[in-house]
Amino acid sequence: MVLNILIVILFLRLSEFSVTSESMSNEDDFTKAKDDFIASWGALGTSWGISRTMAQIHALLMVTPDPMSTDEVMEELHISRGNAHTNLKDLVGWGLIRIIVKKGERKEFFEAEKDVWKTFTIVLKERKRREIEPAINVLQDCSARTKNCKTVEGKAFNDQMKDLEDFARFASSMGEKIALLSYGPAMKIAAKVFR
Amino acid sequence: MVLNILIVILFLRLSEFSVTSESMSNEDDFTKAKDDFIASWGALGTSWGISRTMAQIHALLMVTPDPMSTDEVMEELHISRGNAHTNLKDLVGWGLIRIIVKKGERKEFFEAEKDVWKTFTIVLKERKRREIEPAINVLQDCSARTKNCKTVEGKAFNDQMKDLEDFARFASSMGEKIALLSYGPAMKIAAKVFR
DNA sequence: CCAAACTTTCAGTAATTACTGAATAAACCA
DNA sequence: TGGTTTATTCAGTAATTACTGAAAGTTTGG
Repeated sequence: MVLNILIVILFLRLSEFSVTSESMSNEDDFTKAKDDFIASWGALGTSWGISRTMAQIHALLMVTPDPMSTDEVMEELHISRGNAHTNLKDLVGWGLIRIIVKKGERKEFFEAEKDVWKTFTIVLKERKRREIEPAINVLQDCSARTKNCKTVEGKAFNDQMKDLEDFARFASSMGEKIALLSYGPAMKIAAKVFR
Repeated sequence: MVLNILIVILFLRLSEFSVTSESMSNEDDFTKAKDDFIASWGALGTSWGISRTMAQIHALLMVTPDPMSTDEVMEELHISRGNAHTNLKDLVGWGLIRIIVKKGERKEFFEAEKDVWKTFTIVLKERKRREIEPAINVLQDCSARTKNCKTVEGKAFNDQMKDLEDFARFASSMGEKIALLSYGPAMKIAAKVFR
């Protein structure tokens, strides 16, 4: 009995150092890497202006092959039902995850878009809608209201508004065009232009 | 006397409706538009993940031809010295504004980069450095640590990490290349590609 | 129509982030 | 050097944002 325990302890110690020799270690690498990815993605999220939890849920779903229920997300990330619910629905609103209904199951499941290019184009479109378009409205308004200004200051302001508006419109249209491309063509263009 | 007052009142009323007839109205349009721009830019800023005050200061300096001192910024935006100081220095750190020293004056003045394309390339470079590069590090690490995983889940995770890393590197290098262009060439490329 | 399963909302609270104002430090000048 | 101007820091506080947990709402199957 004591010998068995010793063997188990030895086995556990060894497994900390062996990377390729047996299955438990691989499993463990995966689980740890997954948890690290979720944690790091959450931290990064805050620097992109999205909440930690939302980024974590997105990360979790991106690396989970099967759709997950709200309860599974809650359990995995140790968050409340309300929090999980709100953020899942926000992610659906962004189009980054979708609702899956399984037959025979009453609850909703969620799965992330896993294709990286598709995810990118979704973010592009949403940011255009949420960030660039409101800016264009502001700039257009400020430009229009100072069109007839005669003072040097007024003219300079009007010019600056017009420059900003032009650029915002350009960025908006570029975003739109890029989002229409699929991965292959996009790479071709990039390769051609920046060869 | 009463007649004078009546005339003044009439004049003031009229001036609310006349847009091009006299100088005070233009001046006023400009001041109001400027204040609206600063307020709106501040509000937009929060949706881009930067603080309201920082966006407001940037907006103010973008539309002010002459360099401003900390005190002028404080007064214009009704903010404290500490707040103004910290945000001005952060903007300098981003490279979006620069410090100007006037001869004979001991205090520092600040002026914004007003060229829209230059501002854009600065933001591109900084976001690459602050947002994409840390992400690449995380992805690279997670990918390396699961290289030898044998399970289906582990392999799927590893693939996803690699895809994300590849894309992040691609985005990083595109950002770099775009930031190297100046406005003219950038427009030419855009026109050629998306004609 | 009821009860169970599940979803949504939201008031209260926690955590985070931003700001103030005053003290301290640094730079400069006579 | 001491006095003056300007810059910086930071403890305390305010404002904002995120989260919880429970109650209310909805849908579905019997």
